[in-house]
Amino acid sequence: MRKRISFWRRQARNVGVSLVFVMVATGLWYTQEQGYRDQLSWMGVPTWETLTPTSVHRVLRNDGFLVGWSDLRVNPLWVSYYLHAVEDPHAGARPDFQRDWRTLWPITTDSYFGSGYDRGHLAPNYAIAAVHGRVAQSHTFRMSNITPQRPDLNRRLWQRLEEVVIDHFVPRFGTLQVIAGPVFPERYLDNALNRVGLVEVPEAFYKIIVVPAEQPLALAFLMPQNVRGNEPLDRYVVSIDEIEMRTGLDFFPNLSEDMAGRLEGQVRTQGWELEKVARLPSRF
DNA sequence: TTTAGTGT
Repeated sequence: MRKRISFWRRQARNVGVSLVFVMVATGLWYTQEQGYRDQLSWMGVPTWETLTPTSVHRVLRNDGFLVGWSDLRVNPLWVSYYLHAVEDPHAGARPDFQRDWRTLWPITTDSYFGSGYDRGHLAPNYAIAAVHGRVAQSHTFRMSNITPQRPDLNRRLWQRLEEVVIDHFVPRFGTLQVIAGPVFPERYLDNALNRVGLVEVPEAFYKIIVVPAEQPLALAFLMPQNVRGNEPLDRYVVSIDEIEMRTGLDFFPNLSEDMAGRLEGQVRTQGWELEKVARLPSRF
């Protein structure tokens, strides 16, 4: 009898030791993961305003950028990255698109074949490559960073915006935080079957650009799928609040109430010299 | 220098 009691005590102690070990390991992992996330986002990673199936997501970490992945939409709901000025910006050759096994869903590199949609980058190839290097560049070609875009948007209007960000805004401000992602129709069921393979087709895309300073500046764009491509960029400027309403996401959650009101509630284009870049011609 | 599909 005595032996049995000591046996169970020993077991209990072993379980206790294991639990402590797991908790410490989890704590260390969590701390490290938070550190990575803080390096790739300003004022906290985007989160959901309310816990709904369409806004819930999990965070995938890449070299140079984070992805908020939705298993319901089978889409990145947001990507977050910093860009800073570099001496001699250049990018290597375009790598091949790659499957990302972390998505679980089988999205292959030819899932978009014959769909009429482009494999549109959210975290852009050129800017990420120029600022964060070759490995980060290859990660932008993971299918978890890709979403269906109409060719005239992807290759023209959206490309012009990406070009203005890296060629004009980054040199002017030094460092930028960028968040970009898709926008879907208000009612999930209206669009649930509108998919390229398994990937739901967005109706529009947003890009939020922040100068992370003591007195931060913010500029946000919302661009629909159906554009010609030569429209002036400033036609699509919106407030961050509007993007939050359309996406159900909460951007910069660590921002003070006061600062959030000023940064997100209104459109302020002063300081960006948009008029100089809004009508630059399309490269493609 | 910056976007891609195509059809294999």
